[in-house]
Amino acid sequence: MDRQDLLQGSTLTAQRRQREKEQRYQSILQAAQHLFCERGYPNTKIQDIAKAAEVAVGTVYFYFRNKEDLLLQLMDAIALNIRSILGQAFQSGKTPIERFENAGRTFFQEFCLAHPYQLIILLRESVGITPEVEARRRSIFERLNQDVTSAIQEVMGEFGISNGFAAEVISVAIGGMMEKVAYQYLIWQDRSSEMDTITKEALAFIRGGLLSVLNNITQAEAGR
Amino acid sequence: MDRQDLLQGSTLTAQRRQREKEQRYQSILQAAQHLFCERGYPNTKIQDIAKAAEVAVGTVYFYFRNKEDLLLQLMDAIALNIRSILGQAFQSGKTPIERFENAGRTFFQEFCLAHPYQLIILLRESVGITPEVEARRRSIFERLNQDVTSAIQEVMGEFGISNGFAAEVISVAIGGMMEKVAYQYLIWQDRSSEMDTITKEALAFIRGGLLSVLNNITQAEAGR
Amino acid sequence: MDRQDLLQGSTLTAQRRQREKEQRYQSILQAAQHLFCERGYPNTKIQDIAKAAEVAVGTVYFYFRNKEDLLLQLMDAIALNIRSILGQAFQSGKTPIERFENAGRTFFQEFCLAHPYQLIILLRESVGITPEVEARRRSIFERLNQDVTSAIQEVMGEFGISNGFAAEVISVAIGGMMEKVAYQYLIWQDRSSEMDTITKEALAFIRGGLLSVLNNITQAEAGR
Amino acid sequence: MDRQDLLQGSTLTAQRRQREKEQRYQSILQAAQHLFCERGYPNTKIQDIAKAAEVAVGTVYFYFRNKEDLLLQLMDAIALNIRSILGQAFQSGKTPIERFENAGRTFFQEFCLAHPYQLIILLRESVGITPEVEARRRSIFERLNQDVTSAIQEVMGEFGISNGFAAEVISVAIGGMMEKVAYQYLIWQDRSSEMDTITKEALAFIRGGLLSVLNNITQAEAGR
DNA sequence: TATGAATGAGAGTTCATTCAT
DNA sequence: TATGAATGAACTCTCATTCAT
Repeated sequence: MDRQDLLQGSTLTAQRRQREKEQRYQSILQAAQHLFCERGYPNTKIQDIAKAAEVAVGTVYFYFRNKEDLLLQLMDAIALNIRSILGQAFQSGKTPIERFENAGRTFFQEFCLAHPYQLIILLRESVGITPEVEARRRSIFERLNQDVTSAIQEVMGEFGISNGFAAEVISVAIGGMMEKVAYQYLIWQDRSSEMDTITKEALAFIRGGLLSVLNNITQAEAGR
Repeated sequence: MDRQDLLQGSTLTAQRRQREKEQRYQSILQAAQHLFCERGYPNTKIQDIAKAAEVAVGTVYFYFRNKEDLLLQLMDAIALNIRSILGQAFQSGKTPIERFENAGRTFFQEFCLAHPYQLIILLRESVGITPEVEARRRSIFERLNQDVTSAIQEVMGEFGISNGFAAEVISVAIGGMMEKVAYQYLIWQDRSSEMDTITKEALAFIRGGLLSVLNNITQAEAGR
Repeated sequence: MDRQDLLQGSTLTAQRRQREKEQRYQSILQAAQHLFCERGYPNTKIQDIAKAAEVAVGTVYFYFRNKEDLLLQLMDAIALNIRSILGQAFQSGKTPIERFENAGRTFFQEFCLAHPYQLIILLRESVGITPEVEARRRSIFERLNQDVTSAIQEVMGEFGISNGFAAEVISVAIGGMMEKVAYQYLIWQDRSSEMDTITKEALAFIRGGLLSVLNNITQAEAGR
Repeated sequence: MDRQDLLQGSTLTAQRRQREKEQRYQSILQAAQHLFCERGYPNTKIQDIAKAAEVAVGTVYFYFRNKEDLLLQLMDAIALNIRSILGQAFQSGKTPIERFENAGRTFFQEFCLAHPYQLIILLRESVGITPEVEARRRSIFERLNQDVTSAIQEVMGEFGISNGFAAEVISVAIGGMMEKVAYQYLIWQDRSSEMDTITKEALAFIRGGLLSVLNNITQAEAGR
C-alpha cells in the first residue's frame, strides 16, 4: 500500500463518512417531520425521534442544537423546497397571467399533494410554538409573498399599471386562500382525489378577482 | 321577617352568589385569554392565570376541567361572539352582494380590530395544540363556512345560478383570505391604522372574483 | 297553646332534630364504609362521601374531625359490633370448648358473611394508613385477643393447667387463622356459599391443635 | 491493541456498565423498601427515595415506570426471596412432618427475623394500595399457598389419606397463623428476642392441629 | 346546623438537555 | 462521532380542609 493508496483510501473513507453524516442528518429530520405531523410538535419527544431515526438521543443533539432548532431546520428545508417548486412554475407559461396560474396549480399539485407533511409543518405544527419559530414562519411567508407580489406586479405591468400596495395586499389575500383551501381539503378533510376540481374553482376565483381589480384600476385611471 | 321576606332574601342572596360565580368564571377566562396571547398557550402556567385572575390555582380547576378545557371554552366564547357579529352584518344591506361586503368589512372592523386577542386565539394559539382543540377549531370554522357558503349561494341566486360545490370552495377561499390578511396586518405587522385601505383592497378583490365567477358560469350556461 | 304544649313541642322538635342528626351521622358513616371498600380509602374523596351521603362537604366536617377520624370512628363501630357478636357467642354452649367453637362459627357466619364491608375495613382498608390508624387497629385486635386468650385459659382450666403465655400465642395464631381464612375465601375469592365446609375444616383444625397442646402439657406435667 | 483486545475491552466496559446499572437499580429498590417501611408507602415521596438512593428523581423513573411499579417490583423480589428460603427448608428433614416443621421454623428465623422490612412490605405496606398491588399480593400468597398445600398433602400421604380441599383450607389457616404471629410479635410488638419460644408454641399448636385432623380423618375412614 | 365555593401546599411525572465513556 | 444513562427544573392537577353566609 503506497502513499497514494493511503491518501485515496482516507479520501474515500472521508467521503463515505460525509455521506453517512448527511444520511443521518436527513433521517433524523425526516423522523422529526413524520412525528411532528402525526403526534404534534409538543407531544413529540426527542427520545421518540431518536428511536424512529435509529440513533441515540445524544446523536440528535450532535446534529441539532435543540428541539426548536430541529423544527427551524425542518422549516428551512421546506421553505427551500416550496420556493424551488414555485420558482420553476413562475418561469413556465407565456403570459404573466398564465405563469401566475401555473404557479397556483403547481402549489396544489406539486407541493401540497406531493408533500402533505411539509404542508402540515408549515401551516399547523410551526404555529404558535415560540417567538423564534413564529418569526421564521413569518420570514418564510414574507419571502413567498414577495415572489407573488412581484408576479402580480408583472401582471399589472401588462395592463400598464403599477400599484405596489394593492399588489402586496392581493398577494397576501391569494396566499391566504391557497393556504386555507389546502388546509381545509387536505388537512381537515381528505379530498385529495378532488383536488383537481377544487384547484380549478379556486384559481378561477383568483383570476377573476385579479383581472377585475386590474380592470377597475385601469378604468379609474382612464376616467381621470 | 315573614316567610315572603325569607324567601326573597334567600333568592336575592342566591342571585348575588350566582352573579359572583359568573364574574369569577369570566375573570379567569379573560386572564387566560390575555396570557395565552401574550406568552403563548404552552408557556402560560395555570399558576399565572390564577394570579392574574386573583384566585387560587384550585379555583381555576373548580371552574375548568383542565388547561385544555380553559382553551376550549375560550374558543367557544369567541366563536359565539364572531358569529353574533357577522350574523348581524349579514342582515344589513339591500342586495345580497351588499350584505356580503358588509360582513367582510364588519369582520375586519368589528371583530379583528375590536378584539385582537380573540383573533390571536383563533388563528394562532389554538393551532396544533391537541386533536381535541384542533377538532373544535375545525368545527368553529366549519360553521362560519356554512354561513358564508349560504351567503354566496344567495348571491348566486340573484344571477339565477346554483353551484353548491363552487360556493363552498369560494367560501373557504374567502375565509382563508380574510384570515391571512388579518394575520399579516394585525398579528405579524401592526398596520391597524391602515386597515381601512387594506379592507377596501381585499373586498374589491373578493367582489371581483365573485362577480367574475358568476359571469363566467352564466356565460357558460348561456353558451350551451 | 299553653306552656306545656310549647315545651312538649320544643321537646319533640329537639328529639326530631336529635334523631335527624344521628341519621346524618350514620348515613355519612355508611357512605364512607361503602366507598372505602369499593374504591379503597386513599382513592375515596371527602367530596364523594358527601355526595353519596347526600350532604355538603362541610357537613362531613361537622360530624367528623377529618378523613382519618371518619375511618377511626368507622373502626370503632365495627369493633363494637364484632365484640358484641362474639361476646354473645362466648356465653352460649355448655363446656368451655363448646363455647369456643361457637364463637368461631359465629365469627364466620354472623360477622364475616353478614358484614363483609366491616371485614374489609378491618383487614384491608385500615392497614398501613397512618400510625394512628394502625394503633387503633392494634388496640382493637389486642382486645379481641384478650377475650380469646381468656377463653383459652378457661379451656385450660378444665384440664387443670394454666399457661398464660401459651394461651396468648395460641390466641394470636387462632386469630390470624380466622382472619386469613376470611380474607382468602371472602375477600380474595368469593366462596361464601362454601363457608360452611370451610368453617368446619378450620374449626376442626383449631380444636385439634388446642386439645393436642393441652394433652401435651398435661402429659409433660404428669411426666415430671 | 489488537482486535481481541478491543473486543475484550469493550466487553469489559459493557459488563462494568451493566453491573453499575444493576447496582443503581438495587440501591433504589433498597431505599424504597426502607422508606416504605419507616414512613409508610403513601407518605414516601419519590423525592425522598431518590435522595436516599443518591440519585436524581428522573433516575428513579428511568428504572421504574412509576411509584406503584416500584412497589410491585419490590414485592416480586421479596416473593422470590421468601420462596427460595422456604423452598430449601421444605427439602431438609427426613419425614414430611419434619420438613413441614423445618419450614415453619425457617419462616420465623430466616425470613421474618432476618428481613423484617420484607415482612412489613408484604403484610402491611402493600395492603389496600391499588387493585393491581392487591392482585400481586394475592398471587404471591397464592403461590406460597400452593407450596404449603403440597407439603400438607405429602404429610397426608404418609397417613394414607388424600383430601385436597382440607389441605388447602388448612394451608390457608396455617399461613394466616404464621403471618399474624409475625405481625403481632415483630411488627406490633418487638419480641424478637422471644421468637424462639413463640415459634415453639405456634409450631406445637400447628403440629397438633395437623395430626389431630389427620387422625380424625383416618378414624373416620376406618370407622366406615 | 348546613352549605359549597375557595384555598394552596404538595406530589407524581415528564422530558429537554448534558456528558462521561 | 455516537451513545444512553443521568439529571432536575418545571408543571399540571389533586384534594383535604376552611369559612363566610
